[in-house]
Amino acid sequence: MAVTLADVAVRAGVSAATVSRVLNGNYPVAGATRNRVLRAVEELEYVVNGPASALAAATSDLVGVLVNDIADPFFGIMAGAVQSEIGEPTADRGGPKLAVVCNTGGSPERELTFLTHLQRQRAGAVVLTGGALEDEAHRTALAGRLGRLEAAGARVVLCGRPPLEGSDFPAVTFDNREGARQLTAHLLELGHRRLGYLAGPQARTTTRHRLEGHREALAAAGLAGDASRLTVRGDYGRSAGYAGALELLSREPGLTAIVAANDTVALGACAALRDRGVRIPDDVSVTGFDDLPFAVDATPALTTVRLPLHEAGVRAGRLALGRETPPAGGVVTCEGELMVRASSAGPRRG
Amino acid sequence: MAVTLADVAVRAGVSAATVSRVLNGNYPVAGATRNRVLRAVEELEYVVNGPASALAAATSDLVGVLVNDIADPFFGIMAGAVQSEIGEPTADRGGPKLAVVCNTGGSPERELTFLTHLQRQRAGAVVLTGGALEDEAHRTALAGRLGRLEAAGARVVLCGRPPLEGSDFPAVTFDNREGARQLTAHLLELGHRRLGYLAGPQARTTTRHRLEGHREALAAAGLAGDASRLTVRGDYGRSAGYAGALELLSREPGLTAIVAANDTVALGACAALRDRGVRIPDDVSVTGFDDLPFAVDATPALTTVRLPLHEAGVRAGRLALGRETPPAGGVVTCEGELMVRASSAGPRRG
DNA sequence: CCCCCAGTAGAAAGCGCTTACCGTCCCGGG
DNA sequence: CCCGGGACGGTAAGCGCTTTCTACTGGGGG
Repeated sequence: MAVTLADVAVRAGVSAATVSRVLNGNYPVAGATRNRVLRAVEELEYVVNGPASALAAATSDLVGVLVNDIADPFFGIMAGAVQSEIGEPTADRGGPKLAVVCNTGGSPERELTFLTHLQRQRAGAVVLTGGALEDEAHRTALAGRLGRLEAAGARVVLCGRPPLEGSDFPAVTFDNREGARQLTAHLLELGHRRLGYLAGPQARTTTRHRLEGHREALAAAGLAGDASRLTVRGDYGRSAGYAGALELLSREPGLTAIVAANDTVALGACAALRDRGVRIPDDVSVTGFDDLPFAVDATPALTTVRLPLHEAGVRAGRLALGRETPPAGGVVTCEGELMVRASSAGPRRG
Repeated sequence: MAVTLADVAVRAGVSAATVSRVLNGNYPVAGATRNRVLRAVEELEYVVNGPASALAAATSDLVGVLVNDIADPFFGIMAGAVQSEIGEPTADRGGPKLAVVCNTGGSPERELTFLTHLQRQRAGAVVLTGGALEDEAHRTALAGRLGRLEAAGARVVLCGRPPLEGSDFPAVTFDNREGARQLTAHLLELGHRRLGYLAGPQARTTTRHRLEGHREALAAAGLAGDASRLTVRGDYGRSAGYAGALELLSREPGLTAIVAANDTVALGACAALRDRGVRIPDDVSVTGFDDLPFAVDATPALTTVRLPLHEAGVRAGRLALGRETPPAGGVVTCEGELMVRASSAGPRRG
């Protein structure tokens, strides 16, 4: 049925071993022989059987990328960056890799399930993106799975999440805490004193770090008292921002600024404010986080913290392929950059 | 090193064949035996070797999904939908499948290369998303590759693109032409007579169909004459929209509406107009296409055509797995829905 | 002039799994 | 009481490739 190595070998008048060697190029083959083989490959339109080589060589050229939500550009950008990096053939070791993008939907069970699938496929590496769940049971289960993956020869890299306690997988992390601190500090400098916070989902590192940064800035300004009353929790979606903004407004009508967990939430908050006839930033300033492409196109353009998502994805990809060795400690930290735009301004006088 | 089927067999005191049968569940195994095997699997933390089964069974549970740009929610949503659909175990045939998302970046060569990789992995199905390139040479090459894939046992499904001439792969397509026609008709009804069009990249079916729909509406209103003068080409990115809007404005200062190839382009156009001090929709109306999540959050909210991206992805996934048989003709057409929002209004009087 | 080695190519043993093909056992009907 | 057959389980032959080990060749040094 399908063309096999053996067919090519016959056609080229050599042994299967030689064909394999030509194709993998890690053994000397005389020029003339090589050409004959390559011609035969062309003529027969031979395509290597991946599973067979994976079986024989005990490695595959698949790299798993776990994301919470591939429809969200936050993850899409990182996933795309990882893929573009690993898609390039490496000089030393192996050709281009294929990215297997797995959408966990934020579910811990699916995260684990996907890791099993990836181990089953003998993925050469696995990149986990986005914030991690802060749940002891899940952390343990995850560490176990990842440990087994590593034992099976896969590289494990974290991207956009902090290192996993107790393990030492290389990680490319964002300094969410410091970014959030700067953002809130910026608002405080503008003169805001009553700031609401729209937090992300519970028990996520990203949520916690951003919230901590926010409160750190608040505390530095002596405003820690109101913090928890003015914090509303939701998920990272637009409607959470919409509902959360309304809730904040009802808790504290005198609010002059809303700090959202991310850009999407901020957009939802903006929509709620508009619907209430509240002007941005004249009446209330709003800030986001991530600086996704659409943040600059919101009206007013969103003040936010830019995260180097693409760069992080590329580095994670390089680490996953061993093209780059992690620094001592294994953690690459990416700083966010405060982007001050039109959605933040000084509070209304009076 | 790694735990194999044989290890499990020994532990359970049965033969490897029995273990395989328990795991694949397509052969009667007595309850007691089955339990013993399952326990052994648990205890040894056995994980099937995917390549080995793929080799032996001549199929893998990988499904390829080709996208132009995974960072673009247009593709992210479809890819996510495909994955969520194929991730569910099927009753009749096989467990959950893994999606291999391949980012072509719009490059025809990479499209072909990825297809080869997928064939090498013996992917069980391949879903091609997004508009197709209208280039004879590429069409032929693509048809060839896909034909070989199909011959190798893979299902091929097109999602968001028209059927491939000369082949009869099932396709889930969007009625871009009709959507565009309705959109422009809407503007014409509002009284616009000088409409600019920001077209997508050359030689893409999506670009052409949307443009044709636009012109069809124009022609129906007897406005065909100006059409090509008021059409500017670019890619599907924001900056193309920005530059294109400025270009249109200089070509025709009396413009009252700009129809963009998609939402992202529309946002870029809006930004350009704002920077020029042109009010939307008071001075110029702007429309998008796709109704990506951010469209509703633009200010003003974008009038656009909603495409059922998620639904299309799900159906493509079902077709890819053979859970659904394509209708006669093999084409499922999804209609867009005109979403009239704040960015379109009647032209300024005078 | 012979031997040895660098340079190449082939033979063959798996890699871990699936599955066709056979035994074996036990039940019920003749 | 014997035999046929259904229900299970085992045996073994690959699936297509990689890779070790072996074999052969020719040329240069002893």
